Amino acid sequence: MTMRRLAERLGIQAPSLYKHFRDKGELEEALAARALDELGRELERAAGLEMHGRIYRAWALAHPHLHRLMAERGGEDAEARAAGPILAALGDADRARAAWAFAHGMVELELAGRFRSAGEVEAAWAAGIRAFRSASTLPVPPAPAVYRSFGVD
Amino acid sequence: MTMRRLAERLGIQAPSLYKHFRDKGELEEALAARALDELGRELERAAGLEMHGRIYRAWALAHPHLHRLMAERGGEDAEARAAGPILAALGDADRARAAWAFAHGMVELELAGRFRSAGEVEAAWAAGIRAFRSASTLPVPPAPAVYRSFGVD
DNA sequence: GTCTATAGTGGGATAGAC
DNA sequence: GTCTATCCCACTATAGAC
Repeated sequence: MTMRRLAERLGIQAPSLYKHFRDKGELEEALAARALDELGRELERAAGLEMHGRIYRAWALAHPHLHRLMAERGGEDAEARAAGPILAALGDADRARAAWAFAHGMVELELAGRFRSAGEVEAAWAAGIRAFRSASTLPVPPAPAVYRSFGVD
Repeated sequence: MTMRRLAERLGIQAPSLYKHFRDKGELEEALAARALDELGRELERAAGLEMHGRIYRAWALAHPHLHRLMAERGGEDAEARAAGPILAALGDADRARAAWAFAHGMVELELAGRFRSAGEVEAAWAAGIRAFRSASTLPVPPAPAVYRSFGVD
């Protein structure tokens, strides 16, 4: 994103932007805050880790520049709002931050073309979601026998 | 990383780089391949998800530019090597890719200063590692009661 | 609040001599 | 394989008129 291109899309000249923002950094911060807010609103509209993952991915792929901005410039207030739904779904701040990192990484890698197919992307999302959903606070995972005794796996 | 700065650090002039690489992209690819190879070698020296996480983070924080390059330019061959140890530890390609995304995201967010303290970073790493370690292939997680009946939780 | 014009910077890439 | 010299472009930011 450059000041010229942004101005062009707004139908004004680039220098006019500097009447509204001191410099590019200030403008980026404002954009990031709005983006976080918008994403937070989207996330609030659905429940469940799977849905949050799908919403996050769809929103980020639709706004790749904002996705990156959101990560590197963040107002703490807007961030808290966006993080709310995920925190509620995971119930643990550390796990929520880990899940955020996972989602952020997934999108960046997909945007960089690091997956061979859409199927591969979706399988990785599913595997990650499964991991965070089933993560317990156990220091050691239960032995496979535990699951088998309940007729699953 | 700019051609000028790289040349300066090598003690030569920028145009000389173009005798070795056609353009900046080709140079970046070569750097990314070397980086992936080096990281892969580091990872091979230890076993276990926790250790891999620690090694990945330490290496990436020591080479932030290479870390980003590695993600956006990747030779598939070098990537396969670096991914080997993690795949071996997780036993599943999709989960390994998800774990890669998690690690990548964690480092990017830490580099962007998105964590308030080192403790917060480490707690998120631990939560993520825990999640990927304990992830089962169950489509639906067992109810909490399952765990409680075994005296854990 | 918008414009035109422009200063100043940094960076990718090439030409051609040695 | 290295150098000097240079071109060309994209970008941020400011000055000053309307």
